[in-house]
Amino acid sequence: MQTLFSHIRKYCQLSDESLHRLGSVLKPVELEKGSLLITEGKVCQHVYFLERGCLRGFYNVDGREITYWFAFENNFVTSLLSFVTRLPGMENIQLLEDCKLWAIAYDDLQTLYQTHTDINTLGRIMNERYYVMLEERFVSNHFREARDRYENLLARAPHILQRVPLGHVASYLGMTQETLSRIRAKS
Amino acid sequence: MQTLFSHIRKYCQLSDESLHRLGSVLKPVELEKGSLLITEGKVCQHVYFLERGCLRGFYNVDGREITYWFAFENNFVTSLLSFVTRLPGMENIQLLEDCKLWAIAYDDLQTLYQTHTDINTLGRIMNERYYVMLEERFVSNHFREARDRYENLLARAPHILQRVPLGHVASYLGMTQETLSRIRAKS
DNA sequence: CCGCTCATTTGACATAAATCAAAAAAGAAA
DNA sequence: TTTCTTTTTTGATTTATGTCAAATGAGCGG
Repeated sequence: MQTLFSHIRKYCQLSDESLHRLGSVLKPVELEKGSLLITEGKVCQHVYFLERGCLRGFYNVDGREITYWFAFENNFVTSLLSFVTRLPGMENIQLLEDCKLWAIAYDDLQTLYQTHTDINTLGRIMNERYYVMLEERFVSNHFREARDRYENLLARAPHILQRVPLGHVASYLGMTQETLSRIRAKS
Repeated sequence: MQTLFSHIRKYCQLSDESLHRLGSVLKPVELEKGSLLITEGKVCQHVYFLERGCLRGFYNVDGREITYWFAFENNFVTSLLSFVTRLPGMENIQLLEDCKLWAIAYDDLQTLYQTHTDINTLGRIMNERYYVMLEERFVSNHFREARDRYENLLARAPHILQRVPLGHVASYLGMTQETLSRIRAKS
């Protein structure tokens, strides 16, 4: 839990009281590689903090899995769309390694938002950051050529290539596994 | 300004005091079709509320303009990435029609966030909504075939096709203008 | 070390969509 | 209306990437 607290501290200052309250509603979660943390068709009830491990978010579009997101240590994870709208989501989140997480339930978080201004601010800042990250991804996806998208990834997030099977990376980059393999061969 | 206030009311309840303070820092902006509201390379200093007109956000990627966003009446508009990070952005926002907007400056907004809890909450909720919209766009962009992306747009946001030149729509859908034209011909 | 499974690479071929170029249509201005 | 500009469509051709299929390689348990 200290990992989480020191991660939060990077973005904004919470009072001891707020940290304590936050700590009291967090539940530890340990799951093993391959299991699904969040599945489509359900209303997402938690935000998770990923302390150890990595995972991917994917959609089923057009009959195939589209990986569109990876998370590693020290990231908040949720199906934000479903969590925010309280509607069933289309998103799945799957563990790519054994993971250690902390969970906070929707209702608990809303209560904290109302009772602790600094936690409300934390929520806003985290949302801003997540928007920014998604937008960066969105833009780099518009590189015309597959090779450019790969090289952009290599420059911006090489750690993904070191920890994630290439099939998922290819999907993430919007190309087939074969295309990614050929691009890498010619580098 | 009443248009803005009643838009806000849809998402959360602000106190009269908060609305009044907000009103006192809003500046009216009127610009004509074609002008640039936000240009790349600068730190974005405002969030705008679009009361009348429409506009597009675009990046220069790979030597060409990529339109990745449209806004119409009753939307907040900014280069969120730059606004949030305080770094020069890559984004341009251009008016597609003559527009009437209201502007709020970064410093004013931060002050309001600190002094008025309900405005902080409004900020968080707006961020959540913007994340969700971007994610929906992101996912629909992953439809494999150009025709599927077009039909998804037709189903979800047909008003875009009625107000925006097809060249921009094609870019938005990740295809050339010629391809979009051919798809439409065969519908 | 062997055999199993899963991940990755390689090859041959098909095709959706890009490119280049020009015509047609639609709007705006005179 | 006529002219000028911008937007949209159509045609011919090229190309990057997808598809299908098979081979190779890596990791793991027995």
